[in-house]
Amino acid sequence: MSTDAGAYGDPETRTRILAVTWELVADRGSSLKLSEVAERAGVSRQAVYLHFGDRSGLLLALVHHMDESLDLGESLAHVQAAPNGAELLERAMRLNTDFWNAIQPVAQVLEAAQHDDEALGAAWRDRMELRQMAFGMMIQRVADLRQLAAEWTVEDASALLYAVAHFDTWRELTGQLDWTDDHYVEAMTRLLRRSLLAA
Amino acid sequence: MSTDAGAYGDPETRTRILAVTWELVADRGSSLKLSEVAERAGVSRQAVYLHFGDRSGLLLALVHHMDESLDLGESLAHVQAAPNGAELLERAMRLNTDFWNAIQPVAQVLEAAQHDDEALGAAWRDRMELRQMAFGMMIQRVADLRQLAAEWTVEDASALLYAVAHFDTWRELTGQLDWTDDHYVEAMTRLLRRSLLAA
DNA sequence: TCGATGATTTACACTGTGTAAAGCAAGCTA
DNA sequence: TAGCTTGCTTTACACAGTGTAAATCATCGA
Repeated sequence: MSTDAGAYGDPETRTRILAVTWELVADRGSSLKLSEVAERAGVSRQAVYLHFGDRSGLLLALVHHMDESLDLGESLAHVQAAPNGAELLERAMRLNTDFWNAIQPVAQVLEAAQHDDEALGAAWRDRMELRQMAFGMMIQRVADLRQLAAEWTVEDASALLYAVAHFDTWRELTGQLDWTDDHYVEAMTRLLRRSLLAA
Repeated sequence: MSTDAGAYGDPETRTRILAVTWELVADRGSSLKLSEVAERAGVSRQAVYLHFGDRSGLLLALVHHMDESLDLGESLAHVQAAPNGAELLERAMRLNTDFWNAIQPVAQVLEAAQHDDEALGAAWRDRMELRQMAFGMMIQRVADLRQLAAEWTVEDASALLYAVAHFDTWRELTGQLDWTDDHYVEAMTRLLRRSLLAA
């Protein structure tokens, strides 16, 4: 960590640096060099340091930047508005695959840096806790609809849903095994529906 | 990559370096320094380079070293010998949690390095393919027992089982949410049993 | 015209990786 | 016992990438 976000400099320059960083993270991964960022953004390397303090400050700002452009509220509401458990689970998995698709490169870098960089680790865990809460609310909704199978507590079902929808699982299926988004949604929904919902 | 494994030097020294590397990976993660490895092993930094070529050669050797000490054949046979699908899934999840427990620190480092380091990435993917095959054989066994639910193909069920049993999911549940191994085995087994097995 | 701001240029310190070369101790072999 | 090989040490250095510092410059508003 270092300078507080947004404190210094021309907002446009700042945004431009972040945009370039996003691009570079997307294809170079965590091995991006600050000199490269600066070059592609058309500023000096030192400008980057002035804006973001250090490497991890830059990545951190990128995470915040993405948060804003994502705006999950609406999508979550749509999931919660599902008329029944099965539909809710399907919408949840659809949102999940869209989410991971959107942030994939950053997720990769953050998962990797999580244990080496305290600030980045905290930022990542923070967002994951939001995810947990979101999935918790979904399961609560299923329970309210009286469709959660008797075998499950809300806590266990929430945690499991959260964990099973996590990045690795999604990446192995869609990235490594070449499943399409639809295939992912369909299979995951089937898995969860049979398990979590009352017959 | 660099020198071929096992080509150079005193095997005892080699083993000692690997043992120390394992320790360091376990508590420093991927931020281990070769100088630290050398110091703790009681050899010069250059000895490490002579034995393993470079950083990624050392990590690679560590992976091979662990393979030997793990010997999964017997455990896999025990899973396959389960009398029915439910028991098989439980044994699979038990083995899974034991496996991740055993290699957790290395898994962390390799998952992180996977996309930055070609050699390490290949080594990791190689092992993950073995996992895939193992889970594939398990599902095939369930199918042979006529206990795979009609909704599932062997391929889809295998892939999903593999993906759902992956590292992230396990780590989130046991590491972040503080589930015990037993809790993990129980909940995952319940999830999979209800989904994959015929009623 | 003054002064603040945003950024540039240049320079340098530091860390960690990787390479190169000379030397040294022990053991085998002729 | 001389000579060679092997395994390692010591020293030295090149290089990349991060991070810091200071002087300078251009622009813009008061």
